[in-house]
Amino acid sequence: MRYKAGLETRDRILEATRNQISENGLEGTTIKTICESAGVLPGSFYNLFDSKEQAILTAVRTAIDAVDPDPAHEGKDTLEDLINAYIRFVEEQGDLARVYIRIAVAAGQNSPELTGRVLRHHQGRVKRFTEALLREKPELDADVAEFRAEALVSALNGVTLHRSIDASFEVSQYARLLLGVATQ
Amino acid sequence: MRYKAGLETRDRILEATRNQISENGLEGTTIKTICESAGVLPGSFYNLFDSKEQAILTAVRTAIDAVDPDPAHEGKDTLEDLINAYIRFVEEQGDLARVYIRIAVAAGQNSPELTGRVLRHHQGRVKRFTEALLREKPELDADVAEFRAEALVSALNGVTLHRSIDASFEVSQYARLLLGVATQ
DNA sequence: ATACTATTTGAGTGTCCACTCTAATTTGAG
DNA sequence: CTCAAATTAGAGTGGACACTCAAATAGTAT
Repeated sequence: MRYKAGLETRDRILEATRNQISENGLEGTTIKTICESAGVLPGSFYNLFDSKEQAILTAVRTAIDAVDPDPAHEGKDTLEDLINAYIRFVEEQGDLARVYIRIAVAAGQNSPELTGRVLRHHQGRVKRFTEALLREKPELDADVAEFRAEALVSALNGVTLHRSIDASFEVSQYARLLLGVATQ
Repeated sequence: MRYKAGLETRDRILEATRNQISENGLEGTTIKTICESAGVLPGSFYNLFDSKEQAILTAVRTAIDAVDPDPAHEGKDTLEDLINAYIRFVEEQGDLARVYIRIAVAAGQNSPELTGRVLRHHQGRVKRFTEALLREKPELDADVAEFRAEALVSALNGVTLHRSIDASFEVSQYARLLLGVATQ
């Protein structure tokens, strides 16, 4: 893959893959529908990707990374900033949030590769929440802070999970209430 | 279906279906694997069930109902009772809890029937949590109590979700911390 | 312009899926 | 014991799936 055309096609396929997953779920996403959505034939798909799984893994990396707020602020953001970034992500990119939850659940048993990726990302988020919490409440034990951050991140995932079932669920109010889990 | 043999086969198929879902997920569950696990051939399966979906729906009802504590206590349990019942369920029936989360996520887009069932069950749980909370804190506005109960139930699902990815996750500590969401 | 690759085409392959059908066997009511 | 109905056996069907391949086309360095 060295020509511009190939790179563009690759991007279109990845975008189509993300759309398909968020519209039809992992199991409803087939090479055929991806290719149709990308305006490409299977031969092109397999010229650019080794397998369906590889394409999905690549496409999903975007979704997972998008859960994070701007990494430029790392080390400076408050808990409130992090929560707000999370809310904004879930509300503005509802479909990607759904992909994230779906992948997380499916990963649990299907793919060690995906499980690892999801868990590593989860730990990164917990770390960031922990540090923000410690900045706000320096008197906390590091262990306690991490424990609370972990509870908060998991609880937020629960809210997102519910929103992926019931689109009318108002994430922001619940997320802000959950903030109290960490700050007491 | 009027003979004893048929009823026994039916039970074996439902148990096999539950096992398959919790081991391989919804998408990894096929008629073939269900039948092998139940020691039955496809002909028998389709003599007792109209479709794969019907069998799954029936099998899953058990998983969903098992999330609830003893209905006999309804109207008397405290929030703590409800949380404890939840923890016990997740820890003792980890595979069924996983089925519940998997179904909830998959339901979001695949099956309106399943979505409806999951949401109805969710509302029932929220109601029960709300009433327990109001019994403990009668001064709360009914709306506020329901709001907090909803946040708590969603947060608990998030903890269960995480446990379905990482089996070493200690549900009980986190669940108890989350109790504070409702009681402040 | 040439020549060499990257890319795209699109028909084709084998496999696995949910589900069906007919015939054989088992059950239990009368 | 009889016999109709319930159950089981197990090969079979059509369709959808991920993936392949040889040939045609398009891109670019020289």
